[in-house]
Amino acid sequence: MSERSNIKDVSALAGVSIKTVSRVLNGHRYVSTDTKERVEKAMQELGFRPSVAARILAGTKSGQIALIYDNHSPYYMNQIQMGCWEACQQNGSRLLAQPVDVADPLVGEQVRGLVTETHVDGIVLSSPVTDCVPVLKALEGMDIPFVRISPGTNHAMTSSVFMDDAQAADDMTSYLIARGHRHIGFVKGHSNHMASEERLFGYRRALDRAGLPFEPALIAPGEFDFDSGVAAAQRFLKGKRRPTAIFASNDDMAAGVLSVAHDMGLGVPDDLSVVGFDDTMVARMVWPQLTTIRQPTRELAHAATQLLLEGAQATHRRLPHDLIERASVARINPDLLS
Amino acid sequence: MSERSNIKDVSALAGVSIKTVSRVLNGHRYVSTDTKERVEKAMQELGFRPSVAARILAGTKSGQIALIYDNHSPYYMNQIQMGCWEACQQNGSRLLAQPVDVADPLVGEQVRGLVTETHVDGIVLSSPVTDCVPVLKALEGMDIPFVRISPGTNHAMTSSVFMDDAQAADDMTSYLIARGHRHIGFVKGHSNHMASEERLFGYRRALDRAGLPFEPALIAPGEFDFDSGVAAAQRFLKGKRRPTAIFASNDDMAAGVLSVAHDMGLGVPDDLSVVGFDDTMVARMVWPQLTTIRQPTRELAHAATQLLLEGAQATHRRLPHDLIERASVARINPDLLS
DNA sequence: CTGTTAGCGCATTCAA
DNA sequence: TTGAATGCGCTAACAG
Repeated sequence: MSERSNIKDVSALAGVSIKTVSRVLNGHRYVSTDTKERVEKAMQELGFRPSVAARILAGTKSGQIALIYDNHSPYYMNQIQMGCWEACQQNGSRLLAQPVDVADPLVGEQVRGLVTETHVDGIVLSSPVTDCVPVLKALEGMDIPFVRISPGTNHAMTSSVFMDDAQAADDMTSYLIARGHRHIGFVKGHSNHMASEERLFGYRRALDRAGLPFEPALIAPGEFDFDSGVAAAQRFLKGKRRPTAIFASNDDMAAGVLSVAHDMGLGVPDDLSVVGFDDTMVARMVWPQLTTIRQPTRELAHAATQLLLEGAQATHRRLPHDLIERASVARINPDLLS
Repeated sequence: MSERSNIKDVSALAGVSIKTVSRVLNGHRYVSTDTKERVEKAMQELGFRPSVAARILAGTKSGQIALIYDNHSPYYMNQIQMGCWEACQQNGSRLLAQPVDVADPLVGEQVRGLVTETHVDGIVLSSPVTDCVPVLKALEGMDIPFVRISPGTNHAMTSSVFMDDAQAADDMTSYLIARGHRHIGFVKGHSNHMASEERLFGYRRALDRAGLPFEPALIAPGEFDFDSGVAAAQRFLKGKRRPTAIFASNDDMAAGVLSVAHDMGLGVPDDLSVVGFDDTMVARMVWPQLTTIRQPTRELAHAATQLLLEGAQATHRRLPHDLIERASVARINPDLLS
C-alpha cells in the first residue's frame, strides 16, 4: 500500500509509453480522450504521484515558489501566508515559506542559496524584505522573477502590489470631517516608508477638498511604534486647542494615543475619536473601539502570487482598501466640536 | 555571475573526481584535509550550491521536513513555525509549511501526496492535525516518521511533545490559594481535548494539598471559546456565594469571564481575579491584567522538530511551562476573601 | 496523436 | 584515501 510507484509502472499498467503518461501529467493537448482516461485510471490505482525532484531535474519549471519574509506581526504574516497559499493552491504550485533576517549581512547569499538549491520558479517578497537591498540585488543577478508586496520604495522595474495609501487616508479624513471634526491631529509614520508621505498627502487632500485649513501644529512625527503615539498624543492633548480627533498612521501609534487618552481620563470616542491604519492587523482585536483602514493584506498576497505565477513582467497592481467603521466612533461629544 | 554550476564544475576546478566533491559535501570522513580545502575553495569560487532535487533523486534523504497545520490562532502558529524553523536551521534542513483543512474528507490524500511528491524525510504535526485520524492513518501507512506537538489524544506508538497541563493548573491554583483565595471557580475546557481533564486534575490536586474542599458547584463546563467563558461567569457571579477568583482553562474563556465581570461592574482584579491558560498566545496582548500560564509553544515546536531530525522512535517529551504573573492580580480586595 | 532516446545533478554501488 | 560507472524519475527534444 505504500510503495512508491513511478511513471513506468503507470505506463505499464495503462499499456502506453511513459511519454504519454508524462503528457497527461502535464495536461498536454494531443492525447486521445480514451488513452487519457486509461492513464488516469492507472495513476489512481497505483496512487501515483510524480516526484517533484525528478520533474525539477528533467524539466525547466519546478512548480515551486518561495515567500520570503522577516517577522512582521504574526497577524500580518498569517494573512500574507494564507493569501500566497491560496493562489498557489489554485495554480497547483507549492509554496516554500522562508523567514530571513534582513539585518544579517549574509541575507543575499541565503536567498541565492535558497533559489539555486530549491529551483523555485519565482519569489514573493513581503515587507520588510521588499526593501532589503542585498536580497533585491541577489534576485536581480539571478534572473528570477519576483513580486513585492507593499514595497516601501519604488523600484520601477520590478513587479509590485500595493494599496492606495493616499486615497485611504483621504477616505478616513473625510470620514472624520463628515462627522463634524474640524481639528484632526495627524501622527505621521516613519519617513523611510513610502506610505508615510502618501498617507499625509491623503490627509491634506481631504482637508483641502473640505475647505479646511492645514495646520502644521496638528502634525506630529512618528515611527510607527507605540511610543510615537504616546508622544504625539501628549503634545496634542496637553495643548489648549485640543483636536477632537487623532488620526494615527498605523495601529501601534493609535494604541499609544489611546493609552494617553485613557490616562488623561478622556473617553474614547466620546471625548476624542482615535482612528488609524490597521497595519499589523492587531488593532481590531485589541482595540475594538478603533475605526481603522484595513489593509487588504491577504488580497495583496494573493494578487502578488498570482502575478508571479502568471509571469507578468514589471506589473504594478493597486488594490482597494476597506474602512472598517466602529459604531462607537460616531458618538462624538458635541461640546467638543468647534 | 548567475550560471548554475554543478558538481562537475567544482570537481574540474579542484582537480578531483566528482565523488570526492560529493564526499566533502556530505561531510564524509576519509577526505584529506588538503583536498577538502581545495574543493571548498572551488565551491566558494563558483558559488556552488547542490541541487536538492538531484540529491533527493540520487540519495535516500531529502533534507526536508514538513510542518502540517490547520489555522490555529496566528500567534500560536507563528510560534510553532519559528520553533520548527530554528531547529531546521540548526540541522541544515529545509522546512515545508503546509496548511491543511482537517475537515476536508481528502486531507489524508493530500498529506499522502505531499509526502510522495516532495520526498520529505519526516513530518511535524501541530494541533489540531495531531488528532486528525485520516492524516494519522495516511502517515502510518507510509512508514514515515512524525512527531506530534501537544496532541489531544494519546497514540501510544507515536512520538509527541507536550507540556504538563496538570502541573501547570496546579501551579496556578496554588498561586491563587497563596494569595488568599478560597473559592476559586474553574471553567473546564472541551472534553475532546486531553488537556481539559489534566487541567481540572491539577486544580483539584492543588486544592487537596491545601486542605480546601472541592466544590462541584465551582466547576463550569466549557468548550474553549469566548461564549463558554461568558456562560460560566454568569453562573458563578450571579450566585450568592461568589468565587473571588475564576480560573479559566484557556484564554478565550478567560476573555468571556472578563467581559461579564466588566458588565457587572466588577473590577478586575480588585473585585475578582481572573486567570487562565494562554493557549492562543493572544491573552497577554489583549488583556494585560490577566495572569496566565504560558504554553512553551515555540520550545515545544523546537523540541518536536529536533526529535524528528534525530530520528528518535516513539519518544514523549514533557516541557516545563511558565506562570506569567501580572502585578495587578495580586491586588485583591480583602473584603471579598472569606 | 504516440513512442524513443538522452540526459538533468547528484549519491551509490563497486573497485583501486 | 580516491575514482569510474550506473541509475534515481522524469521531461525534452526528436522522430514516427
